[in-house]
Amino acid sequence: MAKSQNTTRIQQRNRAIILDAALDVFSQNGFRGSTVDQIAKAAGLSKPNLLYYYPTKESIFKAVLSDLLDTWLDPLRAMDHDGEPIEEIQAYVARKIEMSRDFPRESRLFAHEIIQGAPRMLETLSTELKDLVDEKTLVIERWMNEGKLNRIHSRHLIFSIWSLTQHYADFEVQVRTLMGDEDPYDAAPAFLETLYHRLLTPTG
Amino acid sequence: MAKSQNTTRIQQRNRAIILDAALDVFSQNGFRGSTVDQIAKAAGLSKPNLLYYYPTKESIFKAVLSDLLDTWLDPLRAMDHDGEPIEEIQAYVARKIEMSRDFPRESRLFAHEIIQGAPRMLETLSTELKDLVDEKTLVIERWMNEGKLNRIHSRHLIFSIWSLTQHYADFEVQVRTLMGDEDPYDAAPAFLETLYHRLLTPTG
DNA sequence: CAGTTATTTGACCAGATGGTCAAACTGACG
DNA sequence: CGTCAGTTTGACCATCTGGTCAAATAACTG
Repeated sequence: MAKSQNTTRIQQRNRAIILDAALDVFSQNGFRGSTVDQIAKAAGLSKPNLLYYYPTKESIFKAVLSDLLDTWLDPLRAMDHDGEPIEEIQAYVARKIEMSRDFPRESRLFAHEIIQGAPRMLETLSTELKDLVDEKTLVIERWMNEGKLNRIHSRHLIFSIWSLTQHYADFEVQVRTLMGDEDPYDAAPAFLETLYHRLLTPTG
Repeated sequence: MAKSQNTTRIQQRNRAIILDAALDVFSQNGFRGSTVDQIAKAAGLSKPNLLYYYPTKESIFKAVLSDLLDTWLDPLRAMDHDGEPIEEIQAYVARKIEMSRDFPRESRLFAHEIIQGAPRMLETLSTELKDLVDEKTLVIERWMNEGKLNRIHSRHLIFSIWSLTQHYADFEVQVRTLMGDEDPYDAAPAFLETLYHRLLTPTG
């Protein structure tokens, strides 16, 4: 009996299709700029059918967002407090630039949301993200105290990593327009490596 | 006779009020997320009155955009090819972070537009902005050839300045949430100065 | 196959939104 | 004060949009 399982096979398939279509649409147009019809069309479903799976536009958006958040924060979580400081940070930067290249939609969705004041994410920012950043900030500061890293403002360091990497996804049109044929992702990793090498290496 | 001047006093006043109100609204909600009513209310005018000055929502948006562009590009234009390279770039960075602090609405408006693929700005990006960036790129590369700057990818350098500075305006909510009481703009200028000092100083 | 549950859809609705228009009002100028 | 260009507005319209609903269809179970 289908009743016993709370999600059926069809449900699972369609929810996945919907979330992917919604990510497409929302990341391009933002929440208000997107319509339920657009998402339905992108998912290959009728509007009422879409609303059968997610009762409101808002609920689709929230589902996409919470679906993404873990993936998005994974690179920072993976920064190992037992590792070699500069290597750990460089690895984090490298993972972040890969994510911008491979998941630009995700990056843009967050960008949209935060630019507008994060009306649907403030809660998450001030709890989950803040806790994570606080934790990693302490790690970085310990590394600095141990003389393994040049002493700089740890939070601004984290912001710098976010901004430098996500810029390539969020402002992709601009970057590509100004770089012509050259693929931004060809040189970006090396550029960032140089930058953080010079910024983080302790002065002898 | 009023007819001889193509813009009257009232027109000048109201157009200015409208553009400011529109900047407020558009920078918060993006183009599609903003309504003509919102702008009219913010400007203290009735909707038909607003549309008397700018016949469509699109025309208001374009007016705001072109009004802003020059101001926005001024700091880069001011980079003097005859100056001391590191000083010139540091001065550019300093001006940019000041602009993020003092004109966050402008920064967010551009961010909105570009994230969405710059549908109303591509033309400008690929002409006016590209020309300016091409020109300044050449200057930077000359400086590198002269040994005055560490050799790095000049376009990525420019992108880094944009992303690092505009991040504080565009993602202000996030930055403030994660920094608590501390004002981001207290430490940001020094952080950026350190970063670019280390990045740009030629290796002895 | 029959019954039951899950899925899908066309038709529809109420409110929001961009934009129009004729009429009313204002202010500068002779 | 009268005139007339310039300004303002209430009422209105067509379209878009989020969401509903009853009815039809498909899928699964026994």
